[in-house]
This record gives sequence, C-alpha cells and structure tokens, in this order.
Amino acid sequence: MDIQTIRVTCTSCPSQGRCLPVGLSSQEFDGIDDLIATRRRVKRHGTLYRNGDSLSNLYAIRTGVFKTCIASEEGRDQVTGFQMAGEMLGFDGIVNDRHTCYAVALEDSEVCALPFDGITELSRGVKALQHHVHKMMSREIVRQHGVMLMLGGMRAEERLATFLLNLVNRLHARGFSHSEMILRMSREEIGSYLGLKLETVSRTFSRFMAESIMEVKQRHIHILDTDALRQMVSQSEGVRAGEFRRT
Amino acid sequence: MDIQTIRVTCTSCPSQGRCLPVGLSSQEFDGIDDLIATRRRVKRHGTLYRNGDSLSNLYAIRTGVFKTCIASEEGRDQVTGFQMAGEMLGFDGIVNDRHTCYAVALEDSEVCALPFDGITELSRGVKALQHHVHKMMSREIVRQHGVMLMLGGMRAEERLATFLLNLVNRLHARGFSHSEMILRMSREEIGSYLGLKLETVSRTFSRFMAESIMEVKQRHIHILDTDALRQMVSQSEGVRAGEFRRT
DNA sequence: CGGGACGTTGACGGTCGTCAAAATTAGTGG
DNA sequence: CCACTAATTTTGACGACCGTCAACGTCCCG
Repeated sequence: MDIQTIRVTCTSCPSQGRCLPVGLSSQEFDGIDDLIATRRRVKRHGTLYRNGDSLSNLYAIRTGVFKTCIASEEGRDQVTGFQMAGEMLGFDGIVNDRHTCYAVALEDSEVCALPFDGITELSRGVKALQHHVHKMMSREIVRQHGVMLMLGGMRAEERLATFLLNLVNRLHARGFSHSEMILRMSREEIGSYLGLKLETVSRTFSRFMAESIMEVKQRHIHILDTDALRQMVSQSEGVRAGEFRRT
Repeated sequence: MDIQTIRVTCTSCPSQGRCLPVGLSSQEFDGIDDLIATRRRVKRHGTLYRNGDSLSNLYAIRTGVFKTCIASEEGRDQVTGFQMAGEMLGFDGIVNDRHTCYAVALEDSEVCALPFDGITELSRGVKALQHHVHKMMSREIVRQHGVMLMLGGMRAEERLATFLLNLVNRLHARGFSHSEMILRMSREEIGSYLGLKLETVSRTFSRFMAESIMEVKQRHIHILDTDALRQMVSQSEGVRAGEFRRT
C-alpha cells in the first residue's frame, strides 16, 4: 500500500496558494477548506490516475513531480507534460467523465485530491474560484500551444533548450537555483515529451556540454550560459541559406 | 466594413445546440438567450480576434470555417487548429485576459459573440451551463493531446491521413458526405498544422492519389478507401525491422 | 559483486526540408 | 471575354537531421 489519504486543509499546504486558492479573500479561503480535500501520497513510479478512470477528483500537487501521458491505441505512449508543486492535474477527464491520460509520479510525491463536484459547486458561490478554475484550464490550453510550436517546427537543439529553460524557470519560481537542477525524468521521457528519440536527447546534451553551455552529469544539470540557450530558442530566424530549417 | 453585428438568439441558430446550449432544459435555454449575444459576419481572410486583444467574448461558429494560429515572437506562425460550425473559439484568452492566438476565417463566416462575463455569470446560476463550459475547455485540452501525439511521433502519411479522417468525420457529423469534401485551407496551412512543409503535404497527397486511396483535385478531395486511411493511422505498430519509424 | 536500468557514442540510412522551376488556378483590369 | 499577373500547387534533385541498430559505459540496489 503506497497511498495514504488523510483529511487536510489548504492552510497548511507547502505549495501555498499556487493551485486553487489563488487570490481568494480569507473568507472565501475558508470555503475552500470546506472542500473535502484529501491528501494522497504517491510513491515514485506510482500512478495517480489511469486513462479510463472515472473523473472524481482534480489534483493539486503539494510536493514532487509528475508526468502525464497519453496512451495511444496502438501502444505508443507519449508524455504530454511534467508537473510540479502547485500545478494541477486532471482537466483532461472532464469532457467524458473519464480520464484520457494517466499520471505517474517521478519521485515520491504528495497531492491534494479535490472532488470535482465540490469544486464546481463551491465555484458557483465564489466568483474568484470560478474564475480561477477557468484560468487554470485556459493556462493548460496555452501551455499546450507552446508544446505544439515546439513539436511542429523546432530542431532537437531548440526543443531541448526550450525544455530546460522552462524547467529551470519553474523551479526558480519555487525558490530553487536558476542555473542548477536535477532532472526527475529519464532521457526517454524527455524524448517522448519533445518528440525525439532518447539517443537524440543524449547527443544533444553532449553537444551542449561540448559547447560549454552547460555541465551535464547524468541527471544533474548546471547551466553555464543561459543566454546561449535563450538564443537557441529564438535563433530560428536569420538562418543562413542552405541550412536545414524545420520551419 | 466587413463585420456586422446584430442581436440574435440561439433559437434561430443554424448550428443548433452544438455550442453552448447543449443539454439545457428549455427554461435554462431561455437564460442563454438572455446573454447579449451578437452575431458577427467575418469575411474570408478576415480576423475574428488577434493576439494581444483583450478577452471580451468567446465565439461560437454559426457557419463557416476558421483557423487559429499562434504567432511566435520570432515570426514563425503555426496553425493550432481548424474550427467549424458549432465549435467554440477564444478559450486561450482567459488566463491573461488577452488572446495569445489569432483567429482567421477561411471562408465567409458567421459567429456568435458571447460576452465572457455574461457566460460566467449565467453559469453560476445554471449548473448545466457551468458544466458545459468546463467540458468544452476540457475537450479542447484533449483535442490538443491528439495533435501532440501527431506532431510528436507520426510520419507525413500518418499525419495527413489523421487530419483528413478527422476533417471528413466532423463534416459528416454536420450532414455532409463522409467521403467527399472541399478543403478550405491551403497546403501551407495544412502543413503548418501538421508540422510539415507544404511540399511534403503536396507530395503526400500525390502519393495517396497514386495508391488510389483518394482523388485529389486541388482542394477537392474524394476519399475512395477510408479503411486504407484508417490503417495508416494505426499501422504504426508492426513495422518491419529496418524501416524508419519516428516513434 | 553482479545484474539490470539508464546513459553515451558510433555508423548508417530514410524522411523530409531546401531550393528551383514548371504547371495550374485565381483574380484583375481592359 | 480575354490577356496578364499573382498565388497556389506540383514535381524533381539533393542533402541535413534525426531515427535505427548496436556496442559500450555508468550508476544503483540487492
């Protein structure tokens, strides 16, 4: 048994206010605490929900990191995102009352399970909550636009640079270093997310290291030249004729 | 002046019930009509909203076809989707109160502009509407998962097959043929959506025609062998060793 | 210390992007 | 209605990027 559930209140959450209660007055905040939110521990490689599971909860991550994947019928899976503290999971399940994704913890993690019915009901009374739910779903849509941009037109270098910058930024916003991090996902998982094979991911890391843009020791990343990475992402313009461009 | 606005009610909509009022009781339906929904005509190549525009409305398509695009900073645009009658546009704008996309009509079209504030307010009273809004946003998220799957791991043939099947299905659901259609978008727009260059799209069409899977005359498509297309999409498994696989 | 998961590196080839030019269609004005 | 130009589409030749296959290194945990 690797999952525990206990009654919990937002008031004591380590990801303070990143998820649902953003921007609520203290009175409204008390309302949130009335949501019967249960805390669940999910061990590394444990599954939070599978596709096909009926949608009962949305999940807010308290600590840890998750990946979400789609399992296509033909057996090829694909990572659709990596989520960390304060981010929410489960919106994919609302259309058909069942999840079309599965979510797996990449390290021992803790989530807050929020009954979807409770959220909708509460948000009928609390404007700020209602708006925030809309915002979170909209944010997910816009995030995915970025992924589509990446998958649609970028080369391996640009994809990996985009990915690493995004990751380190999100970690920095959570109080970690803006230049160092430990990846919680394998090369294969990165590749799946970026639409690349794991060998290509590995090679691209090596190239970055050779160009002393970063130090890479397995999953430990130390970014030495953030600007170089940023340029990679937006360099796409102004390429010399004859060069290979995916755009 | 290519845009007209007039007061309109759902009751007389040609895309009956595909957008907001799905599953509402007649009483609730009357509530929807209270939304100050204005009809807007948008001519071919006309813009419904641009990125940067503040979010005031969501849009339900009454007639016609639209494309939505992201404009990346570096000038490379990308089509994120094609929308037709009964489908809704604008969810991307909710996070930051401004659109991060632009929407362009591919033929003379007509939309219903629904003030976002009105929708949220009304949905606080009407459960079914509230749930439906959530569903539509969730559906958009799931749709994009499909696009990511396509962009992440499919070959040109599979992408185009997926695209055409999806399109013809949606048209069929609207009462059109299940085997014939006229594309409203150029090869370049298709390519942008599929993460391919227009030449590759054109070549792939030619190949489909050579294999008599379909007849292609410019933008007129006649599908002769739907099963062949379906197999392309799910064929990915069981490929002989030595073949190129993007998965 | 040994086995398995994970990561790195090399060689080779396929797909699709690039460049170029021709063909077909669409749109415009006389 | 027809000439003329612009836009879109098709087709070909060539090569870059990245996928495939394979072998080797490294790390972790029992």
